[in-house]
Amino acid sequence: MESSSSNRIKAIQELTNGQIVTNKLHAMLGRPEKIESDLKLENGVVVQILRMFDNTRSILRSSNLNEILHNPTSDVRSSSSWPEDFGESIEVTKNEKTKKGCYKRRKDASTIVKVTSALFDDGYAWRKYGQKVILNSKHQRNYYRCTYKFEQGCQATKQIQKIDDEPSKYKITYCGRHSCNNLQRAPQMIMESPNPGDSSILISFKTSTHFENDKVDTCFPLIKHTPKEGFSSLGHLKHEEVSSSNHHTPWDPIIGPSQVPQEPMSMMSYRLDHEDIVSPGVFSSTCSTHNYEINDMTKNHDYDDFLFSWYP
DNA sequence: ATGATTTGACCACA
DNA sequence: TGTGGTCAAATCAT
Repeated sequence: MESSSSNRIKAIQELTNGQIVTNKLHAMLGRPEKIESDLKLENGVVVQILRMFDNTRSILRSSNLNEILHNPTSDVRSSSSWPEDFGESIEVTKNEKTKKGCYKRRKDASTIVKVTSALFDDGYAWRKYGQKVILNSKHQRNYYRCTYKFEQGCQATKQIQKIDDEPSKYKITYCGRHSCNNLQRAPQMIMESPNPGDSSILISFKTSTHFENDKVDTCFPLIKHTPKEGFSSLGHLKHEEVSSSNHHTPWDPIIGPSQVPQEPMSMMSYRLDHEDIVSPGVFSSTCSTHNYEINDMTKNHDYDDFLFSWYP
C-alpha cells in the first residue's frame, strides 16, 4: 500500500491539473462565438475534469481513509471533523438548556451551530419534518430528521435557516449524533448562492448517477438532470427557470436523497445563468472561512479540511 | 404503491 | 401564554 503522503501528493497533482483544465474551460466559455468543434472540445474538457475528481477521490480514499473503511467501529462523523468542517462554527454547546419547547427533546443531545454560505449535503439522508416561522426572523426555519430515525433509531436532527443579516448565509444547527449505519454515501458538496437574485455556481459531488435536486430551494433557478443523461457534459445541463415570487414558496434547503446508489463521485453541475459565477481558475463558491472553499484549496493545497476529512 | 414534503395542531418549556 | 420543536394527516412526486 502506498503511503498516505505520496497519495496526498498525487491527489494534489490531480486537483492542480483539474484547476488548469478548468481554467481552460473557463476561457473557452468566455469566447463570444463558438463553432461546433469548440463545443466538442468543451465536452472533452468537462470529461477530463470529472475524471480528475474521480481520480482524486480514489487516491484519497485508498490512503487516509483506509483505516476508517477498514474499521467499521469507527465513525468519522462522530469525530471532531463532523460536522464542524462544513462551515464557520460560531458556537458549540452541549446540553444547551436555552432552547425551549423541544417536543420530546433529548436532554443529552449535543448541538452544533454552523454558519455557511454554501449548502452541503453532509452525506446523510435527511427528511424534512417541519417548517416554522420564527419570531423576529424574516426567514422560516426548516427542520430535518435522519431518514433512519425509525429504522435505526438515529436521533440526529438538523435545522436550517437563512440568516437575516446575511441573507446569503445559512445557519445550520445539528442536534445529536448519527447512530445510523448509513455510511455508504460519499458526501455531496453543494455550493450555491442562496440569494435568488444572486449570481451563483452550484457544484455537487454525489455518489449518485441521479442528481436529485428537484427539491432544491424552489426560489432558485436550478438545473434538472435526468438520470440517463448522467452528467458527462455541460451540454446536458438544462436550466429551469423558477418563479422568483419566493413569498409563496418558502425556502427549502438542499437535502440529500434518502436512497442513493453507490457510484463513484462523478457528478458536477454548474449554474451559469448569472454573470459573476466563475472567475479564472476559481470555482466561485462563497463558502465562509474554511478551507473547503475550492479556490482556497487549490491555492493553499490545504486539503485536509476539505470534504475528505469526513468522507465515510 | 411507496416514499417524501407540507402544514396545521399539539406539546414542553420559560 | 408565547414560542419553538415535533407529530401526523393530507398532499405531492416518482
